[in-house]
Amino acid sequence: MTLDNMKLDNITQLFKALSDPIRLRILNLLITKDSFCVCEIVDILGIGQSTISRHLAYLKNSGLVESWREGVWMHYSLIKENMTIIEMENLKLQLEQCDSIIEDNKRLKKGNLACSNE
Amino acid sequence: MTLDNMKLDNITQLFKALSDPIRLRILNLLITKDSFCVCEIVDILGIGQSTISRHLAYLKNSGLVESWREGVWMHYSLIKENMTIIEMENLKLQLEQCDSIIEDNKRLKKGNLACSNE
DNA sequence: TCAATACATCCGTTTATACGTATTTAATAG
DNA sequence: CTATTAAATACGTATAAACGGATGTATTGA
Repeated sequence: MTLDNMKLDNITQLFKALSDPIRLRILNLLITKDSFCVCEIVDILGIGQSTISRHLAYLKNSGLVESWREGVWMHYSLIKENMTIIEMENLKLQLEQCDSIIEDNKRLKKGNLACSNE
Repeated sequence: MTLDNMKLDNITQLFKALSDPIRLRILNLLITKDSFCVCEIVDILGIGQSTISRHLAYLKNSGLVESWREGVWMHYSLIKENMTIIEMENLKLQLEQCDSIIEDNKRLKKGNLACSNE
């Protein structure tokens, strides 16, 4: 990565961050509600904790989300200012048509999560 | 890739297609002018023909561009309807600030290409 | 101080993408 | 038909990302 292309590499990185189905499912959650802790995302997506944690780290390194600690829980939320390249409303609509995301949204509404932070 | 997630995989694939600096430079050209043939892109970007050809095939498989033959030349152009998730105007603005893309646009304006189709 | 919960990270492995060089295929001009 | 130019693809290789399971670190509450 040459210094000249810092900027181009940043844009590239934004798209890389969005080019994974699990990260898109996480994004869908963060579009719907202001913030989530890791264990909530683990429960809703039904995917292993280390996997979710790694994807969240990836999103954070790419500048798409920020996080803060609240007791034992790490909360994650979107940084919308860094996503001006994306038509969020259209993305949301497209995501909502995907089977796995429909399921996620159902589990989100029900809210009977196994983790203590709900 | 399960059938259920066809749609999510398509969205993922769109972003994958955008997550490479060379493909973004190609995209920048196709935003600026209606269509390009392969040899023009090769000349403007100064990158090997096989590399460009492979990236164009990738963009095509991802549904971002279409192509047609005109004599010896293959022309490529954007399929804008498939990019409604992207804020094209903002993407354009961001791309135009990148050093390598500034250079591309200079060579595009000059227009003194080596290939016979200019 | 010790146990429990939440989260991050390491390890080994697998898969996807990238590249350059060389070759193959397609169309045209002579 | 043959040579030439344009473009696609095959091959070998290098790097980046993905995963699950195990381990390490932080915070809280008993």
